[in-house]
Formats: sequence, C-alpha cells, structure tokens
Amino acid sequence: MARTPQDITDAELSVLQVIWERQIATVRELTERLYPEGTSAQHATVQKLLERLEAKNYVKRNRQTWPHQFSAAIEREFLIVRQLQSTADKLCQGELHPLLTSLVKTHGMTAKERKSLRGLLDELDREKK
Amino acid sequence: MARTPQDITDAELSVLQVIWERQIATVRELTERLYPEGTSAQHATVQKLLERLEAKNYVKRNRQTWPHQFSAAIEREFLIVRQLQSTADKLCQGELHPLLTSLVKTHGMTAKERKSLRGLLDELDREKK
DNA sequence: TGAATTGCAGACATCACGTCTGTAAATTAT
DNA sequence: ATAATTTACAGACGTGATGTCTGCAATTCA
Repeated sequence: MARTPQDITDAELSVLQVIWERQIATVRELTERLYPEGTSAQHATVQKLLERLEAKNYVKRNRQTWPHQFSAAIEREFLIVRQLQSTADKLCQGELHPLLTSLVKTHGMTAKERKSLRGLLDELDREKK
Repeated sequence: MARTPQDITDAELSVLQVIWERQIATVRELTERLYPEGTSAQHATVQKLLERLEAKNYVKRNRQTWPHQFSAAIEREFLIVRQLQSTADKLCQGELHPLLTSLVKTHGMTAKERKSLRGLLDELDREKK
C-alpha cells in the first residue's frame, strides 16, 4: 500500500499560517510565535521546516537580507483546492461536484451564505454564457 | 507538534471501497479483489484492516455466519463531510463556507452542474424559509 | 578580535501504518 | 472420528514520514 507523504505536514502548515498572517517574517519571529520558550533547538526546527517549505515552493526566501526574510509563495486558497482535490481523488474518483453537493446538503447554510453562493453562480453563468 | 493519526488510512479505505461496492463481503473475497496473488499473509493483512475498521465503527461484522460477513457502517458521504471538515479545521478555522466558494470558483462547473446546485439551494430555501 | 546571531547539513527518535507470523478455533473432507 | 483446510485472532515487526535536535560554518555586531 505504501504510505504517501502529505503535500504539507501539520508542523509545516503551522509555520505557513504565521507567514500568511505576517506577510514577511524571520526565523526568529516565527520561532517566538510558535514556541514561546524559544530554545535554540526549536529555532533550528523552524529553520528546517522553512527549508522544506522552500523546497516545496510553498515559501520564498529572501537571501539579500540578514537575517533572511520569508514570505508565502502560495495562497491559502491554493492549499484549500489542493486538499479538496485530494479528498475528491480518494472518495469521488476525482470528481469535485459530489463534494459540493455534500457540502451544501450537510452544512447548515445561512440565508446570507446561500445568497452569496448564488451570486458566484450568476457570475459563472455570465462568464461562460 | 505530535503527528495525528488519520481518521481512515489509505489501506483501510481501499477495503472500505470494495465493501461499499459489494454491500457485503468476506475476508477472502476482499483479499482476492485487493491482492490478486492472495497469499495467506495478505489475507491476514485484510483481516487486520477490517479489525481496525470495525474498531472505528466504520464496518460491521456479522459473527453469526462463517466465514464472517462484513458490511459498511458508514456512508461514503459521511467520510466526505468528515474530510471536508478536517480541511476546514486546518485551513479555515472550521468554517465550511470558504471551501464552498473555493470549489465553485476554481472547478470548471458545467451549466448543468450549476443548475443542479441551484436546485439544492432552492430546496434549502424552502426548508428553512 | 570576540561575542552573538544566523544558516545549514546531517542525524536521530518516535510513531503511524502496512505487513507478516504463529496459533487456536471452526468447518469440511476422508 | 480424524485429518486437512479454512478462518479468526493476537501479537509483533519494518519502513518511512515527520518532528526534532546537535554541531559547525558563516555572518554580523560590539
């Protein structure tokens, strides 16, 4: 069966979340936020996570500055869609539509949410005729 | 950070998929389907996976029959919603609505799909007024 | 120049998960 | 009834993902 690596791990995501919220951050800033104790070992941990995020092209590193500055290379929405596609692959043979119907049916939508969703659909109708 | 176990693993899911499609199955039937070679070790693997699925209440086991018969204890839709909630927790602070908008915006919906989605929304409007 | 901070390479520990072995229980065949 | 086969079940193992840490070189600052 062979386990498949996650496209982003929990620890990696926790780092990325802070970057999303700060736009730009250094290793030190991230460490202080994620591990308030902030030992040097934990500092290195964050460094390693950033290294891996960079390798995945999820984070950009500015090497012109010292210390290096990190910023997000992907939007939150990109990851959302990726995750959705992954569950679709696992449970719906890649079809996204079943996810939509499940979502609409089960999650108690407010009238306002329904309205905003209709707005989106209208937009699509206009775009694609 | 502490890795968190999946609610269902890939190997477990592969077993459940076959059960969904057959309604009822024995270990032997499942093994033959999933591992055409069908050694006795693989037979035991399937058995173990079923054991774990049973512990999670994802599968029911009928012990009156011999060999035991297995059937699904959850619908595919249940797992879909669970996965969606999990990505919402990770990426949207538990909010499901952002998933909806991401889905609608990114996935190229056909006019027909849009229509069926509108139908669902209309239904909800009627239900909840 | 020395102290402190940062970057980086590599390694380690733990645990999830897929897999297998060995044995007892049940059933079927002789 | 007894042997052979099939099934159930308990326990254990191997691998790899992932979070973490150590050690050292490079850089900056006092």
